[in-house]
Amino acid sequence: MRKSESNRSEQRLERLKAVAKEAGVKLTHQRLEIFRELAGTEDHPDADAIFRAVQQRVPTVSLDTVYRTLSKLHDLGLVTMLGPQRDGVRFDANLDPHHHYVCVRCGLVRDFESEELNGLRLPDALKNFGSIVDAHVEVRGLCAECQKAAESNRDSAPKQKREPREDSTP
Amino acid sequence: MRKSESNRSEQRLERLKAVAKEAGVKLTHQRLEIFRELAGTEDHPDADAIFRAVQQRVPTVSLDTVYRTLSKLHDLGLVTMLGPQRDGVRFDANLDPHHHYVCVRCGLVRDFESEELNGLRLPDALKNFGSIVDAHVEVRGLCAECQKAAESNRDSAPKQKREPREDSTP
DNA sequence: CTCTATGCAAAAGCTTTGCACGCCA
DNA sequence: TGGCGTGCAAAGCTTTTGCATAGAG
Repeated sequence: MRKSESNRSEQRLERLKAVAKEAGVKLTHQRLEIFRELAGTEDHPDADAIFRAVQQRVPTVSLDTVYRTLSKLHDLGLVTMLGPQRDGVRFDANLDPHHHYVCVRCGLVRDFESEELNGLRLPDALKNFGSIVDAHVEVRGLCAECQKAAESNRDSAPKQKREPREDSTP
Repeated sequence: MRKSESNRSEQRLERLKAVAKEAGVKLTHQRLEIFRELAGTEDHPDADAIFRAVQQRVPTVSLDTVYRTLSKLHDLGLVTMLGPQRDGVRFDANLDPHHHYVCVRCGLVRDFESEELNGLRLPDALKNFGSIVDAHVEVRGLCAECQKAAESNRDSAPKQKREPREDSTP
């Protein structure tokens, strides 16, 4: 349960190479190191942490290359970003147990409830990490609106800011 | 399942008042409106969205008051922030199904796996929101290190930036 | 050799902070 | 009235972008 750790990194690197070739994306030294850093850690570093780590091996690397690379890797579907994180931090005044549906395209977040999910049993091993305050399910997908948008604009709006939805009075 | 919507807002407002009084926090017009906005919406707005909404009713409100209020509400345990969001966006190169343990204090994120959780059944109603790409569990708690820190410094470091953990070579 | 990716630097956002005034308790 | 909360403005960060150069394919 421990020895396959480095193998995973290898596999991920192989996959990176395959996907990059497929997409006609160049695999530079920097990109390799940035991805290697991410693929080899158990943490979930942010851009700056990756930057500092990679910098030790590639002193000339720049922070904006890290950003651009991570963005590219994300576009290629090789890395994910944690949380809804469309723009700024999002707030929730709902203190009752509930779960989230998040649109990966526009960042829409919707609550949903489920007795079944509220009561899910967590692995005992979690205790090793620390105490548990709360657990909820995060479902990701393409919201109905974005599905429609994706059908018509096959590519024109892959990333937009947010839909403020000032008025929701149809 | 629909008519209690506005009641919920009411309940939350009541709770706000109770907690605020308990904590000796003043309930200003601005704070009321900011909280009301958050308590009354199904979205999970960010600070700016709340600002724009509140601004329509309280034209003199300022964005920094919104930030300060949200921060205070969070300290009072009346609102939560979505995602790990300690500092910047965090990345993940693990594409296999997995789940996250997040420390609410230091922002540490750890993967864990669970066949049981991988296979959880989601409510059909989710389909109404849109397509489903992936679902995972987010467990929040206090990590072991932060528990220790909290024991000694009963209050000295309620919020720190992150633990870069430059070297993890024990 | 061509065209993408990089580095630098500056800009653009988001969030926080210092200070003097205003307002709730 | 006293002291917390607000508004304003400016600073601090994170993230993005323009441009000339360097390097992968």
